Amino acid sequence: MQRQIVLQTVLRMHDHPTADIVYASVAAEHPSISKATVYRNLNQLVSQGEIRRVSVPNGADRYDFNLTDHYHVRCSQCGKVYDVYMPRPENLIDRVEDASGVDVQRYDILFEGVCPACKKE
Amino acid sequence: MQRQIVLQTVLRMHDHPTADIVYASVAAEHPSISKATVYRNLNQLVSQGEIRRVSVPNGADRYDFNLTDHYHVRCSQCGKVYDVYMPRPENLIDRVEDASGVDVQRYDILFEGVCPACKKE
DNA sequence: GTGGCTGCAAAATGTTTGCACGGAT
DNA sequence: ATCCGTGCAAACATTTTGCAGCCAC
Repeated sequence: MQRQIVLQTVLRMHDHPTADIVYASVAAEHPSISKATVYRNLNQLVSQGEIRRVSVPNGADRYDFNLTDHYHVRCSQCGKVYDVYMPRPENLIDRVEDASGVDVQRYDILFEGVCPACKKE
Repeated sequence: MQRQIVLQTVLRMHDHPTADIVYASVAAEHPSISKATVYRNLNQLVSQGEIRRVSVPNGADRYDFNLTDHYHVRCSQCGKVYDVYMPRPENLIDRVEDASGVDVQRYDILFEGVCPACKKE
């Protein structure tokens, strides 16, 4: 089953790869796999909660093996996505529910800035 | 200049329209305008800070006439995007900078849940 | 005539889908 | 025989781009 191959590949890649990058990595060892299969399996793995999807504006979705509670920052220069480990802002969901009347199920924050590597240049 | 037409249209639409919807509205009065022009002008207006772009996962970008500080919630049932007026979480940027080493320039939060209208059903 | 804005069509990007096949039950 | 997962190519959705024409200076 290709799903396990895709899953193991994502679990090994710790740099928020896009579907395309996952595909390239999978294809390196299993050249006959098709990109559609990678997409289909990534979608399934996300639905089953085995991996996480990270959407970034103006770019392909990224996939994250790391299911623990964390946020993401994208470097506006190099495009890399880094993890941010930080406690959840307090009462955030409650405040949004009070302000909007919406029953909030989830939320995502994407930070954007210049990463240390790019600052040096 | 078509830019003014696009701008005025966005300023009148208070429901976070997509480029396509803006185009439809513009085209209703100016049938000869092309979709590329709408896209080009939306991009320019965003760069100049006259309107705001709201990216949503799995969907076309939306445009917001409202430049004041606020967040967005998308209803997971009907897809509508609502405004959330709420003070910024305190020290959020500082905490992210401390945790990640990235110089944070901006961030966006997209909440997702069930809106009052959809809750009734 | 130079530069900027436009329409149009084509390209580019990222992702999903229809379909036929092939293996396991 | 049936069902599910797959490869392939085509379709799809959104956005950008190349190019020729036009208008204003």
